[in-house]
Amino acid sequence: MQRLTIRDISKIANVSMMTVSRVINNEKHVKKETKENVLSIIKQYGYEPNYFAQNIKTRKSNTIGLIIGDIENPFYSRLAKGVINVAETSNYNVIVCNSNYNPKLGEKYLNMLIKKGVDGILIATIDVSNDAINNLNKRNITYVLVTRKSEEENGNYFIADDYLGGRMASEYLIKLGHKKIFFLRSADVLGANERLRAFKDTMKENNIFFDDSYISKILTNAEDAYSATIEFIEETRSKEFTALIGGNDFIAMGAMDAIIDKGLSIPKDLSLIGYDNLWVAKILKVALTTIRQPKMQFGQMSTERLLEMIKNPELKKYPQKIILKPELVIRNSCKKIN
Amino acid sequence: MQRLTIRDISKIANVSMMTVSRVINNEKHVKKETKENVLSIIKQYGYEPNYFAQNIKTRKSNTIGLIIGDIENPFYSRLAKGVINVAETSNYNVIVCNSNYNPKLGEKYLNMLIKKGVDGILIATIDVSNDAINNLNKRNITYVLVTRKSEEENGNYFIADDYLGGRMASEYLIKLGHKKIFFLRSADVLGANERLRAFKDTMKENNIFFDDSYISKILTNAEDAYSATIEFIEETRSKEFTALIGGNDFIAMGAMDAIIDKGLSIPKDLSLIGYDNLWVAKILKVALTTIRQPKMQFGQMSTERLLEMIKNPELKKYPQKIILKPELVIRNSCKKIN
DNA sequence: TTGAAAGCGCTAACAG
DNA sequence: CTGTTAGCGCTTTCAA
Repeated sequence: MQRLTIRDISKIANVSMMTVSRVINNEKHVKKETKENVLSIIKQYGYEPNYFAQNIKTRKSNTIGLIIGDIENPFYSRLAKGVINVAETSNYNVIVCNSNYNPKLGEKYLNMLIKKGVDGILIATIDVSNDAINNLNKRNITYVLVTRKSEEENGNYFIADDYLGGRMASEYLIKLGHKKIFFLRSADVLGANERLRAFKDTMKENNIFFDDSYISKILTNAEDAYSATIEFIEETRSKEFTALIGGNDFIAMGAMDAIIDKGLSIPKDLSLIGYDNLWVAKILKVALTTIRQPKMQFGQMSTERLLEMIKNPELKKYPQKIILKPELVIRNSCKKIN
Repeated sequence: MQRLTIRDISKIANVSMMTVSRVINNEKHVKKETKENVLSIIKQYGYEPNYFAQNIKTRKSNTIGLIIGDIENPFYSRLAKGVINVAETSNYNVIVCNSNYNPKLGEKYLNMLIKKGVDGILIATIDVSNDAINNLNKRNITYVLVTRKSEEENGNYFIADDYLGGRMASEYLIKLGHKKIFFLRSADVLGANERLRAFKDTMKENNIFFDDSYISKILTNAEDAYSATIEFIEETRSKEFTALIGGNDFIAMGAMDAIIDKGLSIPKDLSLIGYDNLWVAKILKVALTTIRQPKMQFGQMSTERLLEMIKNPELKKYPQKIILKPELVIRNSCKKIN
């Protein structure tokens, strides 16, 4: 019960292997009847060309790899959707790798992808070291970074302007009259630090006093943020502060739950702003004002670029370093004071 | 600047190709020093074996395909996470395909996966016809269905008992004293009809009157459900009914927003129950009572089964048809009446 | 422990 | 339009 080969089909059809090959690859220069006959035999016998033998020379897999932190995080799942959809229109498939925020796993996946001979790799997590990325350059492997930068001169990346986003959030609150603003720090991607830096700069520029006590410790997830906010309220600091900035929407979600559970109300007692604009932001207990990140675009643009580079390796000489703009999305979680 | 081949390495190392091959594949019967020498040369020259040439005989890709409806839907992203994680522990990669609820795309993906020679396929959407699945059997392609059934005698599938889940939801409301219950019908997977059937049966068994006017038209998504519920309220039917069943959590989310936007309150004016227990259910404006589906388990168990079948094709003779149990998750969206 | 030879299934290149 | 020949890069087989 051996699998059929092109040789078997050629014998059955009484033509050469080449003719069958031409039919398979839909090349011209095959007489119509010959083609039809071969096709019918292929169908009848359920012959399927050996993908590996086909590609032994070209090394083309028509597959790309995507490394993300967690497919269940709406940020990544939206980005992944953009990747998968664009890839599909070019008849590419996507191997999705979940680092689970674990650098060891991130690099294991990177190596798996390289071994599998994918045509290109999209890296959307920091769980792949800069060394590993340098190595990609040395080995001339096509890749694009999304949501993170590289120090490599000739690396391509797509990031958002997190500093600007951080300013937008801070300025918005200040414009609403807030002066005592607490920053719930996220352990996010690189962007996290930029958002914090923007907060500090904006406060300074507006001559509003702040110090380290205005900034939380690093919060990993919504649960973390929940407990931190509970503490914040129990220490009666909520009477002192009028607004909270969440380093990302998950942090803000945790904070929101804590605030409400403690019997306070948003935005009456406390204003709250997030970052990312996950789709859930608008269905929370209080529709969350937040900073939009172009998640779908991240996926689409980086994939388009990757596919271009695969098609034309010359493009590697002209790396694109794209910085997308964030956007303030005003909902109901912040109020004007005084 | 041609890529290095095993032949190049063998020349550099002054050994035969076979020795290099043995080293690559970590076989024994290679002298320690020889092995180390070859390994160092491989590293130095950055040689990577041609994946396609390696597998031309075995046809083993160590890759599986997963076809889902929409990676952005938390139901599927949790399932996908289970798949990806289990696959990883067996050093398998996962090609994730998004049918976007489009049967044409679903079948296109199926064909792409077959062409790529993946070792197995997981189908978690109805956007792949039964014919296409029959064909999989004929061609002896390893696959497992998740979240959907097949008519095939020897097909493997993992589904949940949606009829039971439907009963759980209905009985819970009835136990709380509700008699006028409106069913918001989802256009979901096959399960949708089972949930509705269970609703009808439960009503009948409890001698509670109902007719078709107790059942909405088919609702595709949260927006759909939102408008339907707005209409429902504007027709003042909300005064007549005391509870709503959402065919899934998205439907319930749309309904919840509509109810609140119309100035009514949950569960005071109207009780609401969902289905799926997406992670967002607990952070909605009112924490949603719902029926839990074992999403992660779906992904994990089906992948484990698929990998077993790949390892041991004999198992195809003993198809597993597994039905997982749903679970009632009580939160704050339903109240006792009378 | 190592190597030579003979393919794996397919396609490029060159006839005809 | 069709076929022959000679590999692609690697592994299996057998021999040393």
